[in-house]
Amino acid sequence: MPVQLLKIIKGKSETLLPSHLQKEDLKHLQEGFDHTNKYFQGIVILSYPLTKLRDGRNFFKVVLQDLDNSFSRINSINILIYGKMAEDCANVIRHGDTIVVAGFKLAKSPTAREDGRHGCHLEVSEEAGSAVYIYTRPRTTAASETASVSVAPKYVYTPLNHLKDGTIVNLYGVVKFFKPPYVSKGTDYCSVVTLVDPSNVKLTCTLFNGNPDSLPKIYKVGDIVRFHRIKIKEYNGQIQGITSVGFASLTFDGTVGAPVVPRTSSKVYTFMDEEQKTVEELRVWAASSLSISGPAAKLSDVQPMLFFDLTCQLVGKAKVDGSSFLLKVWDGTKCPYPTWKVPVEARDLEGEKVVLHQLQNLTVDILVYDNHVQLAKSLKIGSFLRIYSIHTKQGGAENENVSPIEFHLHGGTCYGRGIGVLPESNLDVKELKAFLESVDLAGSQNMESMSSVELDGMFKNITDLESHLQKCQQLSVTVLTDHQHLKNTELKTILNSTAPQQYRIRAKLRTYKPQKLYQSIKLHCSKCNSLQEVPDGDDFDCILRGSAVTAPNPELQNTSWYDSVMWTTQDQKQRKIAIHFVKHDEMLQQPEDTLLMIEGGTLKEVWKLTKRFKCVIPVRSNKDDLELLDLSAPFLLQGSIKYYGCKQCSTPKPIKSLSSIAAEQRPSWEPAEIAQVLGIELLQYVFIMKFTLVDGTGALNAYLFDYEKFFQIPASEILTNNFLQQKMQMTMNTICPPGRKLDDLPWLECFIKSYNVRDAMKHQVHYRIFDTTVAEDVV
DNA sequence: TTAGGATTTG
Repeated sequence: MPVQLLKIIKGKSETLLPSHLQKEDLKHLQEGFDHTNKYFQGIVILSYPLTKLRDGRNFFKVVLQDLDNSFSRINSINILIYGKMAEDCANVIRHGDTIVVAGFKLAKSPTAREDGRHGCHLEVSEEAGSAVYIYTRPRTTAASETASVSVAPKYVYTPLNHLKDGTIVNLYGVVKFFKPPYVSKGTDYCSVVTLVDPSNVKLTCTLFNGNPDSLPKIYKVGDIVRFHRIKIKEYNGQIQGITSVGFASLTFDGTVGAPVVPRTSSKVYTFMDEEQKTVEELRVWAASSLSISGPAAKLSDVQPMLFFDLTCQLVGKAKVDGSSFLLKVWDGTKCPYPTWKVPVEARDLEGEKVVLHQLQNLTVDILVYDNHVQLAKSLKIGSFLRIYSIHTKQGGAENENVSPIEFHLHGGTCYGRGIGVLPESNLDVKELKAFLESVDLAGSQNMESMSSVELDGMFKNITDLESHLQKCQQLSVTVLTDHQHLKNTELKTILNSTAPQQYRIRAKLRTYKPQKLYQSIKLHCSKCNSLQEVPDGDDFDCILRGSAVTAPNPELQNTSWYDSVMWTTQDQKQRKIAIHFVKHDEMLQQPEDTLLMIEGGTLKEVWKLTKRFKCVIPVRSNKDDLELLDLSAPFLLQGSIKYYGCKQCSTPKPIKSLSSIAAEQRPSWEPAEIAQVLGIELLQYVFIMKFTLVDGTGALNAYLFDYEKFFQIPASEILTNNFLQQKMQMTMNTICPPGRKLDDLPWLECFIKSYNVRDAMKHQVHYRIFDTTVAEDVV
C-alpha cells in the first residue's frame, strides 16, 4: 500500500504506522546514515504541478517543513516523487497536510543553495519500495473558500432503497452473505456479496477482478463495506450490483467499538471523520437489527453431518488427484471423533516434517475439490485460513460409531463455500495464534481441551467404570484439605452428641438433593447471610424492557470518563439505545479490556456485547447521572457470568463512582471492586446440597455449602458452561453411582461440623461439610 | 466473459 490517505482526529493520527518504522530527525538526514526503517514526517508548505520527465515518467515535487525543527535555520526539505506514485500523490496531497515518507533514497540537493532548504532531498517511488502516508484534515466548506486549499472529492452515498437501474453509485452496507473470492469460469476472480442497510433493502453484488486482492476483504458476515462506483442493473426483475470501471471498496470489522480501520488494496483512498461516523452507525444498527451468528466452530465442536466455518492454521498440503487437493490444518482443539487420514505419497506432502509429526493428533485432513483446488495449491504453509462451509461426513459402515469423520470442501460456491486467507492483523487470528501458542503439545489430554464426547468416552467402557469405582471404594472419593490429625467418629456417636462440634467421618453417600443439579446453585449474601434463587433470563429481559421506556438523557453523553454512542432502532418502536465506553487515561481501551454501560438495550443486545467486551453494566438515565437498574437484574455482566447485588444490603452510589477505578493505572475491573465502589453488596454463587450419609451405625443429613472448593468448579460458572455441568454430573455419578446397593457405594472421607438451629417452635442440630474436596482422580 | 446466494454425493 505505497500511498495511503489517512484521517486526522483532534490532531492525532488514528492509524498507526507500521511498527518497524522509526522517526528520523531532519538533522540526521545526511548521506552516510542508514535510513532503512526510518521515516521523515513534515507538513506540506509548497507543492509544484505534476509534470512528465523526458523518459515519460510522472514527476511531482513537494516541500515539507519539519515542525519539530521549525526554529532552526534550515527546517524544510524537497521531496521528489516519481512514476505512478507521483500521480497518486499529486491527486490527494494538499497544502497543510502532514506527510510521512518511508523507504526513501537520500541524495544531494542541487538546488539547496538557491532555495535555502536542506542540503539533501528525498527521492521516492513505487519501484524503490517507498511508502507515503498522507494525514489529511477534513476539507471543510470554510477551508474550500480560501484559495490555497482545494476540496477533496465529496462522495455521495445512496441508501439501498434508492438504487436505480442503470446508475453507477457509491454505497455502504452490512454484509449479510458473501462468497470469498474464487476462480470464475472466465478470466477473473469472482466474489458475491449481499448487503443490507437500515432501509432493510437487500442488494446482491457480483464483483469481478483479475486480482483477488482487489475484491473486498470480507472475513465474516456482519463486516461493513463501502463500495465506490458500483453499477446497478436489473436482472430477473431484481436490482443487483456489479463491478464497473474504477470500482473500489473498503471493508471494516462490524463489531461495535472495534477500531475503525479500513481493509483495502487501493493505493489511495479517502477516509475521514464522516466515513468513520457512518461505519460506527452501521455497526450499532447491525448489532440491534441483524442476527449475524455464523456457523463458526472449533474442531472440538464438530459433529458428523454438518456444514461449518473453520478458522485454522495450515500445517501441510498435498496433491491427491486432478480434482481434489489435501489441506492439513489445526486450531489447537481436538476433534472428539477419530478423523480420517487421506493417504498421500510422502513426497507429495508439503510442510515442516517435525511440525506435521508433532501436531499429528491435532491436525485434520480437509479434502477440497474442483474449483477450490487452484486456490488451495497457492496457499502458504503456516498461513491462517477461514474455510467456509466445510462438510463433515461419517465414513465407513453406518452402524459403526468409530468410523472416522471426513472433512470435505465440495466443489461449487453454494452457501459461500470457499477458502479465505486471513491476515495476521485479524483479531480472530491474533486470538487463535495466542491459543495455539498456549496448547500444551506434550499433555494435550488436559480437561480443558477435552471434548464432552471424550469425557463420556472415558467411562464408556463398563469394565473401566467398574475398576474405577472399585478403586474409589477402597480409597475414598473425597479427600480432606486440613485437620488430618483428627480420628474418625461414627455417625451414631455424632448423632448422640451436643452441638457445636467438628468431626472427621468415613461414610457413604446414600442419596442427595437436589437430584437436578442446576437447582443446587443459589446466590448468597455474606453480609445478611440470606440465600436466594438465581433469577432467570426472563426477569432480566423484563427489567431491560421496562428501563428502555425512558430514553437516554442526552446531557449524560460523552463525559470526561466515557465516550458515548446513541442511536434509534429502525423498527416501529423507535427505541433509543446508548452505549457509554469507559475510558482509561482519556483513551478507549481494547474491547477485551473495556467496561461499557448500556441504556435501552435488549437482552440479546446486552448478551452480544458481553461476548466482545470485558464488562457490561446495564444502566438508565435520571436527571443528574446514570444509575443502575433494579437489583433484581444483574448489575454487571462479565463473559457469561451475571453478577447480582443484595437488595437488602446494597446502597447504590452514583455511577460516576466508577471513574475512580477507570483512573487506576491498570483497571482490572474485578467484580468485587466494581461492586464496592457502586455500593453493591455482591451476591456470591454457591452450591447448596443435602447429602444423606451412612456408615452402618447411623445416617445423617449434612449440608454442602460450597463456592468452588468441593467440586473444584466455580459455582458462578456452572449455569452457563455445559462442560462444567457434565463434569459435575460425572462427579456425582462417581461418588453416588445411581442404582447401586449400599455395599457397592464408594467411601467418602469428610469433615462435618454440627451447629444449633433454633426458632420459637423447635431446636434442631444441623451438620455441614467443610474442608473436603472431591479426589483428583474423580473429577 | 465470468455470476446472478440457497450445500455434495468424491
